[in-house]
Amino acid sequence: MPERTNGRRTGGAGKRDHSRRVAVPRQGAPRAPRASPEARRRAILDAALTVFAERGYEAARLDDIAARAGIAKGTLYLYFADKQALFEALIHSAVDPILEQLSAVAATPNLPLDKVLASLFTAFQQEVFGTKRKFLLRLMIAEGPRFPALAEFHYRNVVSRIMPLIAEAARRARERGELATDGLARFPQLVVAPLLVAVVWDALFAKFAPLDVAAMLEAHQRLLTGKAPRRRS
Amino acid sequence: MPERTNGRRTGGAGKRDHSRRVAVPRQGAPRAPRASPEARRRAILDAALTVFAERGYEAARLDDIAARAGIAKGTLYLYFADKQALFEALIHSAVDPILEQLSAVAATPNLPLDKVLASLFTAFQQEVFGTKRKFLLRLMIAEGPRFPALAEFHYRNVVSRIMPLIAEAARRARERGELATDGLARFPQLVVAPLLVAVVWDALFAKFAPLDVAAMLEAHQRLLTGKAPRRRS
DNA sequence: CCTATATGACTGACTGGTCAGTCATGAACT
DNA sequence: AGTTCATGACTGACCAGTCAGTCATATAGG
Repeated sequence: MPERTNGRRTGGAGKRDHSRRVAVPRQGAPRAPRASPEARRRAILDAALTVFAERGYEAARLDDIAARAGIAKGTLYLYFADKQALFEALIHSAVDPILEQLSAVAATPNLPLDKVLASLFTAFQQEVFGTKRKFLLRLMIAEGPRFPALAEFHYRNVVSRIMPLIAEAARRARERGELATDGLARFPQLVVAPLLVAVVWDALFAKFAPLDVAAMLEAHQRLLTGKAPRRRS
Repeated sequence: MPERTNGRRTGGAGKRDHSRRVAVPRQGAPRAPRASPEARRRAILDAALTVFAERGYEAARLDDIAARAGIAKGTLYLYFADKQALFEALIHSAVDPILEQLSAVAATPNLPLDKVLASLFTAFQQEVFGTKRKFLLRLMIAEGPRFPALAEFHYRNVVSRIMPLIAEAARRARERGELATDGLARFPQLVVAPLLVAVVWDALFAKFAPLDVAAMLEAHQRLLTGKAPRRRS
């Protein structure tokens, strides 16, 4: 599924002649303390998240990621085939854990619209906006077009599951007369739009005008359903 | 008629180059036809838009931009100081023409909310989504955090002008009892959110599920105001 | 009118630096 | 001892930015 779409940087090209390399005696290399492969993998992904988030894909330096993870650059390649594989693994590591919950929600039939919205917005705040996943969402927006495989993954696993859920709840709400129009049923994008705005605003304009995301989503829900959302505790 | 400079080719007879910088004889360089500086500048910005849009800032190659503009790389530097200056000029070239219109609208007081929304959405479709500016908006989202100067420019000149306009119209509409909540007055971001979604969706998911932006914005307006927007012709 | 000289816009080979990816070597385990 | 893991110096490709050289055009001189 990786489907190297970015390409262009063929990497260090073909074979090199390392036989003539001068054998420089190393000094006692300070070794990283043993860590389980799992832990080390997580450490790498963690470092990668930070670096990719603040530099973007192209400008991110594998040297920085390695340094941040407390390992040598070569070690990266024991865990990930190349930069793109690392990037894709990073996205997956953030999205995969959510997919189960998503399936669970999707399997629950006939949820009323306000319940769907409430859980969607709450989950967004707790699982995305309140975490470093927020940066990954922006990375996805920024780099998605150049990683069609990731865009497709995102569409198939996240978007194409959430949208029908919202649309269906909206359709039933409309049938019960709770909604004045079929706009939400036809364009569930209108429901999630403020989530995008939250992430983008936070990244670009927060320092000029901070945005109270919780309050905005509350107002959004009230606008959509006409009802006051259940306030949290 | 090339008018050859006489066979002093590098590969020719005896190549004796004493100077460090070898004076390589050029073959009849196909010059770009003279063009007005204005026109050439536009050609460069045009090429830059294409390349930046499809590669992102870091991955964009000035060689590509030059080739696309039909000029040599060196010529780029006669018009722009460096890559970043070119990028910033590109953003400005797209935003500046709109600022006047924006001022004009902002100067018109007491516009009713539905008028504001209608002109906002129409302008967006005609001036942004329907043009190459759409790519620049996404570029701004993608690269903004790494170009604080651009983010600030965008905030001061675009965002901080549009938002109060919407908020004010929403406030008055609420006073007239046309709105059930003060959500829009407090969070004008909710009004523009679908615009962002349109751009992002189009860039990432259009090939999986095309989005009818005009219809979505119409539905959005109806949701916000409760009234059917005036349909175009 | 025509030719000579001057101008500077334009060119593209080149440089210096950067960075993804490699692998000989060493350290730590079994 | 052998095996596995980790290292970081190294390599080659790549690219932003430079600048010596070129030539179309403009102007001066004959």
